[in-house]
Amino acid sequence: MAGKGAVVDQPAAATACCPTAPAAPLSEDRAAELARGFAALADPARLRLLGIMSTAEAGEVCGCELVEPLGKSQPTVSHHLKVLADAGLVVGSRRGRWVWYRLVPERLAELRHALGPGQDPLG
Amino acid sequence: MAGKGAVVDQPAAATACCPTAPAAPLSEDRAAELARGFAALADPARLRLLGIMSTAEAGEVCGCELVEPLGKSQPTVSHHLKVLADAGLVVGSRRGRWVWYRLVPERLAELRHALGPGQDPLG
DNA sequence: CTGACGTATCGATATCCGTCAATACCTGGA
DNA sequence: TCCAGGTATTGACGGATATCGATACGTCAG
Repeated sequence: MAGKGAVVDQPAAATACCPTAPAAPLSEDRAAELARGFAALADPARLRLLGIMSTAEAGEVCGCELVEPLGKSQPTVSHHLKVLADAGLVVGSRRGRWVWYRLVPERLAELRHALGPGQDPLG
Repeated sequence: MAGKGAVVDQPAAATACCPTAPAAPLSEDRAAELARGFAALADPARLRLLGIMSTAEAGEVCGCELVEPLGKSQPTVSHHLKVLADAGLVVGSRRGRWVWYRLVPERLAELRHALGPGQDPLG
Protein backbone atom coordinates (compact mmCIF):
# COMPACT_ATOMS: atom_id res chain seq x y z
CA MET A 1 0.00 0.00 0.00
CA ALA A 2 1.77 3.10 -1.06
CA GLY A 3 -0.79 5.15 -2.86
CA LYS A 4 -0.81 8.24 -0.72
CA GLY A 5 1.84 10.70 0.22
CA ALA A 6 2.39 14.02 -1.45
CA VAL A 7 1.77 13.22 -5.07
CA VAL A 8 1.32 16.56 -6.71
CA ASP A 9 0.68 18.33 -3.47
CA GLN A 10 3.17 19.92 -1.15
CA PRO A 11 2.40 23.66 -1.02
CA ALA A 12 -0.34 23.63 1.56
CA ALA A 13 0.23 22.00 4.91
CA ALA A 14 -2.44 19.33 5.29
CA THR A 15 -5.39 18.99 2.95
CA ALA A 16 -6.76 15.64 4.07
CA CYS A 17 -9.83 16.53 6.03
CA CYS A 18 -13.03 15.94 4.12
CA PRO A 19 -13.63 12.21 3.61
CA THR A 20 -15.90 12.31 0.61
CA ALA A 21 -15.11 15.73 -0.76
CA PRO A 22 -11.85 15.85 -2.73
CA ALA A 23 -12.17 19.55 -3.53
CA ALA A 24 -9.02 19.72 -5.65
CA PRO A 25 -6.08 19.99 -3.27
CA LEU A 26 -4.00 21.52 -6.06
CA SER A 27 -4.70 25.12 -6.94
CA GLU A 28 -5.31 26.04 -10.53
CA ASP A 29 -2.21 28.22 -10.63
CA ARG A 30 0.09 25.73 -9.01
CA ALA A 31 -1.17 22.95 -11.27
CA ALA A 32 -0.50 25.13 -14.31
CA GLU A 33 2.99 25.93 -13.13
CA LEU A 34 3.86 22.30 -12.51
CA ALA A 35 2.30 21.33 -15.82
CA ARG A 36 4.59 23.78 -17.59
CA GLY A 37 7.57 22.12 -15.98
CA PHE A 38 6.46 18.62 -16.91
CA ALA A 39 5.65 19.76 -20.43
CA ALA A 40 9.28 20.67 -20.84
CA LEU A 41 10.14 17.09 -19.90
CA ALA A 42 7.60 15.58 -22.27
CA ASP A 43 9.98 15.19 -25.20
CA PRO A 44 12.63 12.55 -25.80
CA ALA A 45 15.08 15.03 -27.25
CA ARG A 46 14.88 17.25 -24.19
CA LEU A 47 15.21 14.33 -21.81
CA ARG A 48 18.35 13.31 -23.62
CA LEU A 49 19.70 16.83 -23.37
CA LEU A 50 19.14 16.73 -19.62
CA GLY A 51 20.76 13.32 -19.48
CA ILE A 52 23.84 14.57 -21.25
CA MET A 53 24.11 17.52 -18.89
CA SER A 54 23.64 15.34 -15.83
CA THR A 55 26.56 13.15 -16.79
CA ALA A 56 28.90 15.99 -17.66
CA GLU A 57 31.92 15.80 -15.42
CA ALA A 58 31.98 19.55 -14.87
CA GLY A 59 28.22 19.92 -14.63
CA GLU A 60 28.33 21.92 -17.80
CA VAL A 61 28.17 21.11 -21.48
CA CYS A 62 29.11 23.23 -24.45
CA GLY A 63 26.18 23.73 -26.77
CA CYS A 64 28.37 22.69 -29.64
CA GLU A 65 28.46 19.18 -28.20
CA LEU A 66 24.71 18.81 -28.02
CA VAL A 67 23.78 18.85 -31.68
CA GLU A 68 25.47 15.72 -32.92
CA PRO A 69 24.40 13.27 -30.18
CA LEU A 70 20.77 14.25 -30.64
CA GLY A 71 20.69 13.67 -34.36
CA LYS A 72 18.58 16.79 -34.84
CA SER A 73 19.27 19.99 -36.67
CA GLN A 74 20.99 22.83 -34.86
CA PRO A 75 17.88 25.07 -34.84
CA THR A 76 15.87 22.24 -33.36
CA VAL A 77 18.39 21.68 -30.59
CA SER A 78 18.49 25.40 -29.92
CA HIS A 79 14.72 25.42 -29.69
CA HIS A 80 14.70 22.58 -27.17
CA LEU A 81 17.33 24.28 -25.07
CA LYS A 82 15.20 27.40 -25.01
CA VAL A 83 12.18 25.39 -23.88
CA LEU A 84 14.23 23.86 -21.08
CA ALA A 85 15.58 27.27 -20.10
CA ASP A 86 12.15 28.89 -20.14
CA ALA A 87 10.95 26.11 -17.85
CA GLY A 88 13.80 26.87 -15.47
CA LEU A 89 15.33 23.43 -15.87
CA VAL A 90 18.63 24.61 -17.35
CA VAL A 91 20.59 27.79 -17.63
CA GLY A 92 23.02 28.76 -20.34
CA SER A 93 25.88 31.22 -20.01
CA ARG A 94 27.76 32.57 -22.95
CA ARG A 95 31.47 32.13 -22.56
CA GLY A 96 33.28 33.60 -25.49
CA ARG A 97 31.97 32.07 -28.64
CA TRP A 98 30.10 29.19 -27.03
CA VAL A 99 27.22 28.80 -24.62
CA TRP A 100 27.63 26.40 -21.72
CA TYR A 101 24.53 24.78 -20.32
CA ARG A 102 23.99 23.31 -16.89
CA LEU A 103 21.09 21.86 -14.95
CA VAL A 104 19.11 23.70 -12.29
CA PRO A 105 18.86 20.98 -9.61
CA GLU A 106 16.43 22.97 -7.48
CA ARG A 107 13.88 23.05 -10.26
CA LEU A 108 14.35 19.36 -10.99
CA ALA A 109 13.91 18.59 -7.31
CA GLU A 110 10.75 20.66 -7.19
CA LEU A 111 9.15 18.63 -9.95
CA ARG A 112 10.44 15.39 -8.48
CA HIS A 113 8.98 16.33 -5.12
CA ALA A 114 5.60 16.95 -6.71
CA LEU A 115 5.55 13.35 -7.86
CA GLY A 116 5.58 11.83 -4.43
CA PRO A 117 6.70 11.70 -0.85
CA GLY A 118 10.31 11.12 -1.78
CA GLN A 119 10.48 8.18 0.56
CA ASP A 120 10.83 4.76 -0.94
CA PRO A 121 8.19 3.43 -3.31
CA LEU A 122 9.73 1.48 -6.14
CA GLY A 123 12.12 -0.23 -3.78
CA MET B 1 27.39 22.48 -6.84
CA ALA B 2 24.78 19.86 -7.27
CA GLY B 3 24.34 19.33 -10.93
CA LYS B 4 25.09 15.68 -11.24
CA GLY B 5 23.40 12.54 -10.06
CA ALA B 6 21.04 10.41 -12.03
CA VAL B 7 18.89 12.98 -13.74
CA VAL B 8 17.14 11.11 -16.47
CA ASP B 9 19.51 8.22 -16.29
CA GLN B 10 19.29 5.08 -14.23
CA PRO B 11 19.01 2.13 -16.62
CA ALA B 12 22.68 1.53 -17.33
CA ALA B 13 25.13 1.14 -14.49
CA ALA B 14 27.75 3.84 -14.98
CA THR B 15 27.95 5.98 -18.06
CA ALA B 16 30.48 8.56 -16.97
CA CYS B 17 33.62 7.61 -18.77
CA CYS B 18 34.39 9.84 -21.72
CA PRO B 19 35.31 13.36 -20.53
CA THR B 20 34.38 15.34 -23.60
CA ALA B 21 32.04 12.93 -25.35
CA PRO B 22 28.52 12.96 -23.89
CA ALA B 23 27.24 10.29 -26.26
CA ALA B 24 23.64 10.45 -25.05
CA PRO B 25 23.43 8.34 -21.90
CA LEU B 26 19.71 7.93 -22.48
CA SER B 27 18.62 5.53 -25.19
CA GLU B 28 16.13 6.70 -27.77
CA ASP B 29 13.57 4.17 -26.62
CA ARG B 30 13.90 4.88 -22.93
CA ALA B 31 13.74 8.62 -23.56
CA ALA B 32 10.56 8.14 -25.56
CA GLU B 33 9.00 6.02 -22.84
CA LEU B 34 9.81 8.53 -20.12
CA ALA B 35 8.58 11.35 -22.34
CA ARG B 36 5.23 9.62 -22.68
CA GLY B 37 4.98 9.50 -18.93
CA PHE B 38 5.85 13.14 -18.46
CA ALA B 39 3.49 14.13 -21.27
CA ALA B 40 0.67 12.67 -19.21
CA LEU B 41 1.71 14.99 -16.39
CA ALA B 42 1.92 18.04 -18.62
CA ASP B 43 -1.61 19.19 -18.06
CA PRO B 44 -3.10 21.05 -15.09
CA ALA B 45 -6.33 19.09 -15.18
CA ARG B 46 -4.48 15.77 -15.00
CA LEU B 47 -2.22 16.96 -12.19
CA ARG B 48 -5.29 17.94 -10.23
CA LEU B 49 -6.82 14.53 -10.86
CA LEU B 50 -3.69 12.91 -9.46
CA GLY B 51 -3.74 15.29 -6.54
CA ILE B 52 -7.31 14.36 -5.70
CA MET B 53 -6.47 10.66 -5.87
CA SER B 54 -3.39 11.09 -3.72
CA THR B 55 -5.40 12.67 -0.93
CA ALA B 56 -8.21 10.14 -1.03
CA GLU B 57 -8.41 8.47 2.35
CA ALA B 58 -8.97 5.05 0.79
CA GLY B 59 -6.50 5.55 -2.03
CA GLU B 60 -9.39 5.41 -4.41
CA VAL B 61 -11.79 7.92 -5.85
CA CYS B 62 -15.10 7.38 -7.58
CA GLY B 63 -15.08 8.82 -11.06
CA CYS B 64 -18.33 10.56 -10.29
CA GLU B 65 -16.46 12.78 -7.84
CA LEU B 66 -13.88 13.92 -10.33
CA VAL B 67 -15.99 15.91 -12.75
CA GLU B 68 -17.22 18.71 -10.57
CA PRO B 69 -13.95 19.72 -8.86
CA LEU B 70 -12.22 20.00 -12.23
CA GLY B 71 -14.75 22.35 -13.77
CA LYS B 72 -14.53 20.48 -17.07
CA SER B 73 -17.12 18.54 -18.99
CA GLN B 74 -17.58 14.85 -18.27
CA PRO B 75 -16.16 13.73 -21.65
CA THR B 76 -13.08 15.87 -21.04
CA VAL B 77 -12.50 14.36 -17.61
CA SER B 78 -12.97 10.89 -19.03
CA HIS B 79 -10.43 11.70 -21.71
CA HIS B 80 -7.88 12.85 -19.16
CA LEU B 81 -8.41 9.74 -17.07
CA LYS B 82 -7.77 7.65 -20.15
CA VAL B 83 -4.55 9.51 -20.86
CA LEU B 84 -3.40 8.90 -17.29
CA ALA B 85 -4.38 5.24 -17.52
CA ASP B 86 -2.62 4.77 -20.86
CA ALA B 87 0.49 6.26 -19.31
CA GLY B 88 0.25 3.74 -16.48
CA LEU B 89 -0.16 6.42 -13.83
CA VAL B 90 -3.62 5.34 -12.69
CA VAL B 91 -5.86 2.33 -12.94
CA GLY B 92 -9.61 2.26 -12.87
CA SER B 93 -11.78 -0.65 -11.84
CA ARG B 94 -15.47 -0.80 -12.47
CA ARG B 95 -17.39 -1.54 -9.34
CA GLY B 96 -21.06 -1.77 -10.01
CA ARG B 97 -22.16 1.36 -11.75
CA TRP B 98 -19.10 3.44 -10.99
CA VAL B 99 -15.42 3.29 -11.80
CA TRP B 100 -12.94 3.75 -8.99
CA TYR B 101 -9.58 5.19 -9.82
CA ARG B 102 -6.33 4.86 -7.90
CA LEU B 103 -2.73 5.86 -8.40
CA VAL B 104 0.01 3.49 -9.52
CA PRO B 105 2.82 4.48 -7.13
CA GLU B 106 5.43 2.39 -8.93
CA ARG B 107 4.96 4.35 -12.12
CA LEU B 108 5.05 7.66 -10.30
CA ALA B 109 8.22 6.58 -8.53
CA GLU B 110 9.79 5.60 -11.82
CA LEU B 111 9.26 9.05 -13.25
CA ARG B 112 10.32 10.70 -10.02
CA HIS B 113 13.46 8.62 -9.99
CA ALA B 114 14.28 9.69 -13.53
CA LEU B 115 14.38 13.28 -12.32
CA GLY B 116 17.23 12.81 -9.95
CA PRO B 117 19.30 10.69 -7.64
CA GLY B 118 16.69 10.79 -4.91
CA GLN B 119 19.38 11.98 -2.56
CA ASP B 120 19.28 15.58 -1.62
CA PRO B 121 19.84 18.28 -4.23
CA LEU B 122 17.68 21.24 -3.35
CA GLY B 123 18.26 21.38 0.32
C1' DC C 1 -38.37 -4.26 -20.11
C1' DT C 2 -37.69 0.30 -19.36
C1' DG C 3 -35.91 4.34 -17.47
C1' DA C 4 -32.14 6.64 -14.88
C1' DC C 5 -27.48 7.46 -14.25
C1' DG C 6 -22.45 6.96 -14.64
C1' DT C 7 -19.14 6.24 -18.16
C1' DA C 8 -16.90 5.96 -22.73
C1' DT C 9 -16.61 7.01 -27.65
C1' DC C 10 -17.22 9.88 -31.86
C1' DG C 11 -16.80 13.99 -34.68
C1' DA C 12 -15.40 18.65 -35.02
C1' DT C 13 -12.64 22.62 -33.98
C1' DA C 14 -9.03 25.56 -32.25
C1' DT C 15 -4.67 25.51 -30.56
C1' DC C 16 -0.18 23.99 -29.56
C1' DC C 17 4.23 21.61 -30.65
C1' DG C 18 8.35 19.44 -33.14
C1' DT C 19 10.94 19.89 -37.08
C1' DC C 20 13.58 21.90 -40.69
C1' DA C 21 15.64 25.34 -44.27
C1' DA C 22 16.92 29.89 -44.52
C1' DT C 23 18.77 33.59 -42.35
C1' DA C 24 20.14 36.91 -38.90
C1' DC C 25 22.99 37.66 -34.66
C1' DC C 26 27.20 37.49 -31.94
C1' DT C 27 32.09 36.78 -30.86
C1' DG C 28 36.97 35.97 -31.88
C1' DG C 29 40.78 35.77 -35.04
C1' DA C 30 43.32 37.37 -39.20
C1' DT D 1 37.82 45.60 -41.35
C1' DC D 2 36.32 41.27 -42.87
C1' DC D 3 35.65 36.40 -42.47
C1' DA D 4 34.60 32.09 -39.95
C1' DG D 5 32.05 29.55 -36.83
C1' DG D 6 28.70 28.87 -32.95
C1' DT D 7 24.12 30.38 -31.68
C1' DA D 8 19.37 32.28 -32.10
C1' DT D 9 15.29 33.66 -34.72
C1' DT D 10 11.85 33.37 -38.50
C1' DG D 11 8.48 31.15 -41.39
C1' DA D 12 6.24 27.17 -42.79
C1' DC D 13 4.51 22.57 -42.49
C1' DG D 14 2.52 18.30 -40.49
C1' DG D 15 0.96 16.08 -36.53
C1' DA D 16 -0.70 15.87 -31.79
C1' DT D 17 -3.89 17.50 -28.24
C1' DA D 18 -7.57 19.84 -25.28
C1' DT D 19 -12.16 20.74 -25.42
C1' DC D 20 -16.94 20.27 -26.24
C1' DG D 21 -21.78 18.50 -27.84
C1' DA D 22 -24.02 14.54 -29.21
C1' DT D 23 -24.45 9.92 -28.60
C1' DA D 24 -23.59 5.07 -27.57
C1' DC D 25 -22.53 1.63 -23.88
C1' DG D 26 -23.27 -0.72 -19.09
C1' DT D 27 -25.40 -1.31 -14.93
C1' DC D 28 -28.78 -0.97 -11.36
C1' DA D 29 -33.75 0.07 -9.73
C1' DG D 30 -38.48 -0.16 -10.65
